[in-house]
Amino acid sequence: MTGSPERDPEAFEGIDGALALVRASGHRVSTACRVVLGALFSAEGPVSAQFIADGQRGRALTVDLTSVYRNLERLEELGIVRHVHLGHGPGLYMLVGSGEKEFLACERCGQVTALDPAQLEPVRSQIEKRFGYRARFGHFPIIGLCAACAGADAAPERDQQHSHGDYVHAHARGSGERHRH
Amino acid sequence: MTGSPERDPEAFEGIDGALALVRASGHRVSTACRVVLGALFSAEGPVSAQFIADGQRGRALTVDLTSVYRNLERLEELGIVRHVHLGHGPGLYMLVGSGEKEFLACERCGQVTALDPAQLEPVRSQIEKRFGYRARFGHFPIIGLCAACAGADAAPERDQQHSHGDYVHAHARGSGERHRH
DNA sequence: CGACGTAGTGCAAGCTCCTTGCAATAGCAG
DNA sequence: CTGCTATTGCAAGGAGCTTGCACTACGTCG
Repeated sequence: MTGSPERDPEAFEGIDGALALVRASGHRVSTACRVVLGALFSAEGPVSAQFIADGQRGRALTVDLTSVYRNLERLEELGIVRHVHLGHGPGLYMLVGSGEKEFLACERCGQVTALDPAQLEPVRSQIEKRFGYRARFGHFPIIGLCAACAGADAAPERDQQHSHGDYVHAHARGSGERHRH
Repeated sequence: MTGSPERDPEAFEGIDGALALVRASGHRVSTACRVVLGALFSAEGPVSAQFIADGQRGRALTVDLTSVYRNLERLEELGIVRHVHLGHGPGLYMLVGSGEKEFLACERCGQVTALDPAQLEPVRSQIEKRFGYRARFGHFPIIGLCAACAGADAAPERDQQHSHGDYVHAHARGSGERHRH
């Protein structure tokens, strides 16, 4: 999954590659742009614009939220970045990196699982055959309970085991459960 | 689907039954409450709180948005009302009426299709078997393209045919596409 | 049937997520 | 290094929803 040999038009190698792509598209490489990409490259999963703007951990470099959004929008147009909407809460941004992804999200613990669209094709075709809808889970994921939360529906928490997704992580920074329902 | 014989605890008959249920729960039946329920009963599909507050077509009775939300919240606690989140845009409220429902929504035309959870069980169990997630589509629906929009992806619009859902309707009042994506 | 206590209302303000307007700044071409 | 202008940061605005608070009107009880 990491470093597949074929190169698609949008492919890029590391942060410098992404920056080169930005410049090649006729855009300037500003500090904000670098910070946004840096945050995305060092993130372990989807992150919110706010999280990027705040400047995580070490780096004191904070960028205005507005600029973060504007950069994310541009990077998305360039095919470098994409975002998902997990239930409530802010949109979460990530690098396109190794191609399209679709998502499963736990409405209880916030865990996000990224899947290759091909893995969801059986589900998609079943839906299409039965209901005529061509489902897409890349922007609005499948919402439900992860194995751990479904199992521990009444029981106390157990160590969660997961093995299907490309990456899985609980509580994407900047997400977390709201009081709404 | 309409008027199934078995009576579950939350069942109610028409608007008066719902009002009786409200009163029986120790709540007062206010004008706002009546207006909200009236709007939901006369709606042809999920509607936004704003739509209810504005007072549709004839009835000049407008209720403050705040009260609409408070009533919807209470009615939801009582099991009379439920809501879905279609992509972007406001939450859409509807009567629980004939039991639980799950939804498919078209991200292009805004069409919403309500399904009995049983109809989606094959899809759900396939997802659970493969990925360990117990999916729920009652609050966050399956998003995709309806048959009409998927077919007319490049072609001009055709008359849309649909037959699987309980109700299907384009553009739930108060929804509609935003500029965001 | 009329008074009274309080649930519920409307208004204003606030909060979150995000967008827009605009003057000042800083990429980068020349 | 100069200059053009894409980008930035700040302030303000907007959608969707919640909270605080004084006033209103349900519905009970005398």
